Amino acid sequence: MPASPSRRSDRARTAVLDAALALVVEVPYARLTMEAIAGRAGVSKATLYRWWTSKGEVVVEALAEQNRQQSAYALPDTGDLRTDLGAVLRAIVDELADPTYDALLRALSVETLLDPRLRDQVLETIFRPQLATFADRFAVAREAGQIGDVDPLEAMELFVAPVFHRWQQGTAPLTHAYADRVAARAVKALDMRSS
Amino acid sequence: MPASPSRRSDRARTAVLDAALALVVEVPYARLTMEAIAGRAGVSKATLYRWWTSKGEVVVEALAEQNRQQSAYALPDTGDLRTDLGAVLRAIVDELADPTYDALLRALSVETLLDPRLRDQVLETIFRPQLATFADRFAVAREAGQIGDVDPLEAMELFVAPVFHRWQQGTAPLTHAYADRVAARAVKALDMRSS
Amino acid sequence: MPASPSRRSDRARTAVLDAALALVVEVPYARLTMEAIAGRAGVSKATLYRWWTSKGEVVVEALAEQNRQQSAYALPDTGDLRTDLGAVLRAIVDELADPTYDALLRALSVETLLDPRLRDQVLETIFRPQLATFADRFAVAREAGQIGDVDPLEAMELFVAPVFHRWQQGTAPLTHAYADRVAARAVKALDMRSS
Amino acid sequence: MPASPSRRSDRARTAVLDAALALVVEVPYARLTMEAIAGRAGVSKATLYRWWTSKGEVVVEALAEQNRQQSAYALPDTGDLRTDLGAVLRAIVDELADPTYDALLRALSVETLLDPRLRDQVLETIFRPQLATFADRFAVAREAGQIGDVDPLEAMELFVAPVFHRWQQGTAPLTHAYADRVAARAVKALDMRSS
DNA sequence: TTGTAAACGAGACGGTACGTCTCGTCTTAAT
DNA sequence: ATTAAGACGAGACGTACCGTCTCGTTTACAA
Repeated sequence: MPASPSRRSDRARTAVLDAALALVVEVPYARLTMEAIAGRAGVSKATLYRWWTSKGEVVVEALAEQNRQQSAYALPDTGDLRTDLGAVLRAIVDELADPTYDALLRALSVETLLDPRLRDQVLETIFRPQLATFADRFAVAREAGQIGDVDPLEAMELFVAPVFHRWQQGTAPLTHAYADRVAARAVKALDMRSS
Repeated sequence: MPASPSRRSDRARTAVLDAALALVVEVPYARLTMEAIAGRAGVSKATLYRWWTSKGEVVVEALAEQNRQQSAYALPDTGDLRTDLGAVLRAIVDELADPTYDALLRALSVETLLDPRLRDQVLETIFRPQLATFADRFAVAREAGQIGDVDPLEAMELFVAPVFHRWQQGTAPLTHAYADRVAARAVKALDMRSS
Repeated sequence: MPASPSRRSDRARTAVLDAALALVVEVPYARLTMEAIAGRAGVSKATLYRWWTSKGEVVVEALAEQNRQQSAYALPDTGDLRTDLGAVLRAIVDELADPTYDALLRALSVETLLDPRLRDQVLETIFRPQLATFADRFAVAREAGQIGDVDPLEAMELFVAPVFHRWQQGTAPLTHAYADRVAARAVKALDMRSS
Repeated sequence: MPASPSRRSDRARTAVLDAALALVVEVPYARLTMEAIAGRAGVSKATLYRWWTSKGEVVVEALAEQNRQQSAYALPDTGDLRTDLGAVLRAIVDELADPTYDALLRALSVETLLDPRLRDQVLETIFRPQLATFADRFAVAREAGQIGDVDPLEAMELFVAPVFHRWQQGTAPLTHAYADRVAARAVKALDMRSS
């Protein structure tokens, strides 16, 4: 028996991730420091650096953890894809309007933009599970003859990209009406009758 | 009218903006510093801070300047919107594959995500001119009966957002074929026959 | 023209040296830190490290500076070498009994023991001036026929070494009587009638 | 009876003392760490701190141990004190020229300067045995009428202090000739004919 | 022979200080 | 009068050790 190889403290891990989530919301992301995370978590810097090499890593892991604890949600299914995805996009719009979620997502996006390693990690731990729920709903719609045969990733992008793009660029207000229009157009784009 | 209200040195300004562009490409953006910009530009830090308060400001102004110097380009017009926008998206895909452009755009996106002031500035100086060229092409397509009556901003987002989203998230390879599929679906979504 | 290559702040230099002297007395030398010196001096660590590379360097410079400001003192000259050097050794014994001087000299000795560079510096700035005053007094005694022809350095060592040795080793109490005995023996050792 | 309160591992003790001696020679004393001693000895830090509270303690004990194993040596006795002590001082000069002994003695001196507890320990375990051998030789010389009645400690200091002082201060080279001159002068200082 | 209790190695932990870096301001010397 | 050069106070960076504290695992005495 190799016996317990690691004595990593769960208390420290949890404290760090909690502190990171709290600080990302409180402090402009550019001013968030490892020092502050360690301080807030009541953890030594050595411990912090032993397990994470940058604030980005901490934040990504914290968000992944948070994501994992929210039980995987299924997309609504009223029978009409356009209605259902309109609802999903409205929910996303609402989330983006929440300053907390806004701050978290901006932090995540910055790290994702600058570090390919974190990009991959976010893909695996956060994006892929969400894609799976979209894929399920698309499969149903496909069998109902509402859409053609389409790559679920591309389909998902068709729906969500415009909303996130507008959020990120701030080109125009993000409203429920906009969410509905995006959903309507995307469904039309995926219609059977087409190339 | 020169109107030059200040005695600001154009030499210094140009040197700073050039240095910033060069460094954004050479150095991981997180490690780009005001110190390095000043050094590379042969400008004192005092001068640098007199006119810009952060590396983000410098970078945004540098990119805006560069953008301004590229004469406003019109979108191609072969008569078929899908073909034309497919070509545009392919061109964007090619640019995104260029490490230089990639680095510049990641830097711009980071600042845009974190600083609303810079977000607005990018909107005015970079985004809006590009939107105008799209709007022109959409107007022609509208008169040709190829698309319905649609907000040009929303239409543009429908085309470009999926491409930029995939670039930013790295969800899957960015190919010409993908650009074509996005263009095809977006055109279909804008088809006359619709809500 | 020296062209003054440095814009070194005298305020910072003085503050650091003062802080160092104060702390050497307050804090056990092993626990004296650059951090504390910087803090006490109201100086940034960067400034501290720009000009000194270790606490030893700071302390040695501080003591050299202090030494320089005390005007070079001449040894007493009553005509009798034994009496005069007895008085000097008594004065040294008194100084060594002063906790402040004791702490300073222990710090100096530690650095001197461990760093040849600092050893040389102490030699030049602190030891050599003191040797000169001894040498002058020895020259007078030589001409008065009280001692033979002797290397002033060796003569000085003969007087002071036993006292400092006993101070450092703590072998027995340091008293005025002991100082007198050492002076008496040393004078006898230097007597004319000799090898 | 609880009796045997400790099952202290002799292997660990020996390994630590050996490691300490090795490291004192290899590493500048200021950079010698408990961590390194534990590592070199193949001993856990807990074990190290269980039995010693500082590197100084380890080093002093290691040197005391080493000293104990060298059988107590008597001073030479040719009948002439000056010759004999000249030989002893020459031997000391030779030892001080040995980098290993130099490093060990500097370490010892530093601890002795800074920690009164260790100072006393060194006095008991290292200094006092050496003093005893000097005292024996002085007693013989006293009976032979070569010197007067003198405190052996003061006599010993008279001989060795100048040599150690010169070693510590680096004021001038330590040579056999210097050793002889010191011995000659000290013997003269202890001569019967005097106060 | 088997408990059992202390010592052991390994190494994570909360800390302190290290020595370096960047920031944004301020001073200086030389135009 | 403006500028480069760069020193400055502030404080975060990531590392090294500190001394303490679990952890299992020997080890050796006592039952």
